[in-house]
Amino acid sequence: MAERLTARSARSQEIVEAARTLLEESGPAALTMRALADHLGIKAPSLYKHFPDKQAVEVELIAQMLAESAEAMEAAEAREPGSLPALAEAYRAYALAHPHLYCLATERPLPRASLPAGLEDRAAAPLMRACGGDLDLARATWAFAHGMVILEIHGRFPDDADLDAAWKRGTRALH
Amino acid sequence: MAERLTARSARSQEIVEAARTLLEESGPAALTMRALADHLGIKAPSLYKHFPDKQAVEVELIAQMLAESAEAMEAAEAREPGSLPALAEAYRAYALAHPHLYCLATERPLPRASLPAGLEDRAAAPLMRACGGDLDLARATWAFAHGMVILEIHGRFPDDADLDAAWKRGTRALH
DNA sequence: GACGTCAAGCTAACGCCGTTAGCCAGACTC
DNA sequence: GAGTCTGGCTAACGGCGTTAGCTTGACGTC
Repeated sequence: MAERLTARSARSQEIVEAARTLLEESGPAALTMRALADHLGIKAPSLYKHFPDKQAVEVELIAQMLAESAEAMEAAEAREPGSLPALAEAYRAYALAHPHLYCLATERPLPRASLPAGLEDRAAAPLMRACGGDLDLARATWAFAHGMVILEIHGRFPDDADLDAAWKRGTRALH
Repeated sequence: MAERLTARSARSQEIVEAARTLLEESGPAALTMRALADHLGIKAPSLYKHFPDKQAVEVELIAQMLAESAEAMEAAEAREPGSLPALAEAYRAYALAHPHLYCLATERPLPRASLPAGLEDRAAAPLMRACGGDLDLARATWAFAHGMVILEIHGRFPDDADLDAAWKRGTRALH
């Protein structure tokens, strides 16, 4: 409904790039409007010439994460069509490579209205296909994968837990 | 290591109670030291006579959540020994009844050093038993359950998704 | 070439936030 | 009674997101 139809300006893209660096390298607490402006050599209020608020910058990051993880899943699908373990491995690898971004995009309601149309569906499609269109299985599998990733990112498993084995056990059960 | 060995004072317990009300009724953004103090008829700095910082209050809430969900799981186990679906239902019901508390306790690293000894293990034990001691299966199942709950809390599933069916499908697969 | 417009920077400030320093009143102890 | 401890208080600091309002320079048009 409210999603942008035009690309952002070059400056806006620079801002999003800087925001991403800040987030990925230093975590969510470091992503402040002042730090972001600093990184760009401007003052915080100037950011509001490009984005209405901080959330709008975050939405861009969320969209990036969704698009990139969709790409990762599509690549895995192309490599091993129909393989759930391949998808699971791709999902896990992408999330663990970008933990702060993954959390940002995942630990709050999706700002669906501000996202490019079809992006959410695209991200979900490969898993959907691997589950042969079984919606319930696809959702259960997504929940498993998300749970594994997010619990690992937050260090909730015991230090000595064999997470490879847990992933295998889960994907095998959900084949 | 650093966990408390003595019970908190009566006043401290009142503070934690108020914090819980604030969190559960109004969400994490509403849980500020000033609002908490207001609720108790005192000023924010006075809270620091009872807790070293905000995190210490939150740790108490996390401990409550862990203890209560452990109780819920133990009750489910007593009702239907060895039943994974019964445990899953209890887990889901508790989490959805206290979504803000569940997120607070779950979406960050566990402050293990500040938690009562054995609490984490106690919360995990019923699932462990239902999985017949298969650690990998227990972890995969926990990830599935956590993923389902947290995705539901954050409204990540489509509005028309049949989550009961997805839970059934998942618990069946992971029996 | 002067003029108006507009994009994109700036400073100052507001009202939040967690937190600290330092003061004070009352209760409890010897 | 004197001293200590408990649990309040006010004032303040630095950081946050954000707003208002000013300025400067580039561009397009007469």
